Formats: sequence, C-alpha cells, structure tokens
Amino acid sequence: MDDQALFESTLRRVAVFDGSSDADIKAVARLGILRTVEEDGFFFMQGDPAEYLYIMLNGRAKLCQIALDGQQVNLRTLNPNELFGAVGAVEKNAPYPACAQALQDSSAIAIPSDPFHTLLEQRPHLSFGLMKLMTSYIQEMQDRYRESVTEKVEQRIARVLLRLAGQTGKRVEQGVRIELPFSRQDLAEMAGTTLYTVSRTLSAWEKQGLIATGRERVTLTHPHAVMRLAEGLE
Amino acid sequence: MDDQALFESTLRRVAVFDGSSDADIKAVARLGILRTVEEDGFFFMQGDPAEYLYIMLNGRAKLCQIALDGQQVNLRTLNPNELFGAVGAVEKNAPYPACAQALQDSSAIAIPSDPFHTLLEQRPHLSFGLMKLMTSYIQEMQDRYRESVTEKVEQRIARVLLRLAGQTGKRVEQGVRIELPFSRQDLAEMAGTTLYTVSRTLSAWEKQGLIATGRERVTLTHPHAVMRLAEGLE
DNA sequence: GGCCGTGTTTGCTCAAGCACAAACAATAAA
DNA sequence: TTTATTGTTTGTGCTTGAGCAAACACGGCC
Repeated sequence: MDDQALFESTLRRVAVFDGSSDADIKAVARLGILRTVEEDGFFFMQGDPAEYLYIMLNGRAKLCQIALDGQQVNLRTLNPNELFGAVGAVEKNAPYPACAQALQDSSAIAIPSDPFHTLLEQRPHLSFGLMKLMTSYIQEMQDRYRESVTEKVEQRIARVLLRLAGQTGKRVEQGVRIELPFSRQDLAEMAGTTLYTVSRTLSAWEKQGLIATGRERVTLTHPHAVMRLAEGLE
Repeated sequence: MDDQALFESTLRRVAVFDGSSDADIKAVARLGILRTVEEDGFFFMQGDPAEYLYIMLNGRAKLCQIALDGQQVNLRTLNPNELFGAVGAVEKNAPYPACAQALQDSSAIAIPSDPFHTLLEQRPHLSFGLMKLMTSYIQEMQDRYRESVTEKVEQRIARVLLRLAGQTGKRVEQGVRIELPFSRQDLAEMAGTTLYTVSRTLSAWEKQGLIATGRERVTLTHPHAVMRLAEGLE
C-alpha cells in the first residue's frame, strides 16, 4: 500500500473527518507527508512555529509543557488516529503551545498548516470536526484542572492508571495490563506529583493486592477497587 | 438606542467577530435576545443543555465547575464583550461543561445555538473566529493546569491578583486597584486554594508593603514586586 | 447609637507529600 | 560473567498548606 492509500484509510478513522466526503479525505491526504520520529524524539517543541498538524499513525507520544524551571508537565498521551498540533491551521504563525515527544518509535501524517487552512475555508464541515475536537479537549483540560485542585494525589494516580488502562490496556488473566512501558517518573508527570509518591502509593496498593507492578509495568488486578479510589470513595 | 443597534455595536467589539462583514454582524444581532441576571444568579448551570451562547454586555460573571463533593473551582472570569457558552453551537444537544454565575448584576446577549450553528455553516469566517477563541482558551487552561501542578500557592495567588488587575484594575495614586469586590473566598477559588491561605498570604504581603487590602478590596502598591512573586523569583 | 450579618484574621493542629540519600533490582553492554 | 546504566524502593526529616474554631472588623439597618 502506498502512502496515499494509507493516509486516506487512516484519515477515515479520525474523529475530525467523521462525515467528510471522499473528496475531502483525498484532498487532505494529498497534502500529507510521512514523518517518523524515534523514541524520545520530538514531533515539535513548545514555541516552534506551528507549520504542520499531525495525525498519529503508529506508536504513541505525549503532549507536554515545560515550565520555566525545567519541570515537565504531561498534558495528554497521543494515540494512533488522533489529530494533534492544529493551532497553525487556525492562526497563521502561531507557535505550538506544548511539545509532542514520542514515547516509542512513532510515525504520523504531517499536513502543512497553510494549505490545510485554505481547505478549511472551502469546506466548513471540516471546521466543525476541528471545533468538536477542541471543545472535547477544553473539557478534558477543565476536568484535569479541577482534579488537580480538588483531588488528593491518591485519586489522581488512580485516575492516571485507569486512563492508561482504557487507552492501552490489555485484558490478561490477572486483570488489565497497561501495555506501554511507563516509568514511575512518567506516571508522576501525568498525575502531577513526584516519582517518590507514585512509587510509595503503588507499593501500598500492591500490598493490598489491588495491582501488580514490575519495572515500567502495572497490571490492575482489581480495576473496580482502583475506580473506587479514583472517585475518592475510600 | 434599541436592542438591535446595541447588539450590533457590541458584536463589533467582540474578538470572535473581528473582520466579520456588516451583513454577518447584523445576521447574528438579529438572533440575539437580551438576558439579565442579578448578582449570584446563573446564566446557565453545568450539565444544562447548551441552547444559547452568550456575549457579555455589562457586569461580570465567573465560569466555574462544581466537583462531586460540592467544591467550587473557578475557571475564569467573564468580562464585557466576551463570548461564552459556545459548545451548543458546535455540537447539537451538548451540555454546558461548566456553570456561569454572575458576580454582579449583569446582562448579556443570548443567541440560540441552533440558528447560530446554521450561520457558521454558511460563513466559514465565523468559524475561524470561534476556533481562535477556543485555541486561546485551550492555552489558558493548559497554562492554568501547569501552574496548579508546578507552582506554589504563593505564586498562584500573585498570578490571580495580576490577572484581575489586568482585567479590571484601575490606576490610582497608591498603585493599581482591583475595582470589583472579590472576597477572600473568591480569590481562593481562582487560585485553587483555601480562603485561610489567601488571607494569610495577603496579610504577609501587606506587612511587607507590597499591597494594601480592605474588605473585598486589594490595591497593588508595588505591582512589580508582585510580578516577581508570580514568577517565583523570590 | 447599638445590633446584626457577612467577610476577615489568626492561632493551633495535623496530615500530605516533597526532598534527599542510599540501597536495591533489572536490563543492557562489554 | 562482569560492569554500567537505568529504574525502583524505602527511610528520615521537614515544609507546606489545609482544616477548625474563635475572635475581630466593617458596613448596613433599625
């Protein structure tokens, strides 16, 4: 399968292009070029001019911000078929407000912002897809913000595990295993805490038999109990 | 001046309609109805079906979320000429993801989501305005999230004061006064902390001579020093 | 003026979770 | 196999800031 065909079939699976015509899909696919990034590499850095928007093909990346003092904050993980880095298409010469770093060797369709912007002007339907994506993202960020302010660390760590299990979890006989290698440091960034606290918390839960851990591995043996923790019910 | 004319002249000052044609403005204004809400009343509640979007005329409101346990989290303050509650125009039957509560007697233009949605389909330019608003809001939320995770309470309180001073501050001889009555509780919700901590912090700063406080009043006598605090430089 | 309600301050206590250090385990490289 | 590297656990001390309760101050109202 050549790139063109691969792009088209991928785009059809992207929420933003839901309900787009064949012509729309083809038009977008024609703009795309293949971009591969190896583990720990960056699709783009915070502050770079947003010259492309991306659709993840394979692999996984994290969207993160870097504070002035160098601390990293993880905003979300990017999975296959997700669109990211769309600021440039909306506003010319805008900088990316965050950086996208590959968690493993990854590839994505890169679409130049300028021609995509033109396409948006011609096909209003595409804009609605984008706006829906944006509103859902706004809601996610609002929820994350509320959680970070009102909830305790324990709840937030539980939430992170559940989110990861939902995105990349795999049913095994012991429960649900999170397939990707996330270090305690990664988990800490996602939950907005330190690796020490994550380590301690996971150890405690393992002693209680709720989860099973290993190097860069977590399995939820009692997902329901973790859900109760996330709700702050105990 | 009748409502129609008032609406039109207001809409021209709204960022979303920047660059919109006269016809566009008139079309939108025709959809609007006047909505007034008295202090502490709600334009809408979290979870309500998003049947209208609003443009603030007079007064001020806060956009906030309520956690399961009843805790309030303040997301942002809404000032005159700002558009809010636009989810409904993008996605049919969507619920508002937050509530909008008036901080003082306020009025706004209410535009029914359905016909506005139709308008968006016909005039792509409007969509870009909305998308720009959304991206800026996303960035704001990302920043707020990062701040809540990486910064100390002191810095966050300083930021809140600066933001308010920027939005509603008035130059007086002693410095910059925040005109609106914000209680310690309000400030705490904005900074994501408790009213006790806010009170203590402000007292300390007052002793240092950086600010002057009163009942529901704050004046920044040394704005520059507060900026340094916000940056975490001391 | 005196009273009341609402907002504010402050002292005290306590738990959460951060920071550092050091030991330990698993994997990769030589 | 040995060694290096990277990730994980755990102990200790300590700071931050939340929670509660009680006193206080300001403004409006009778």
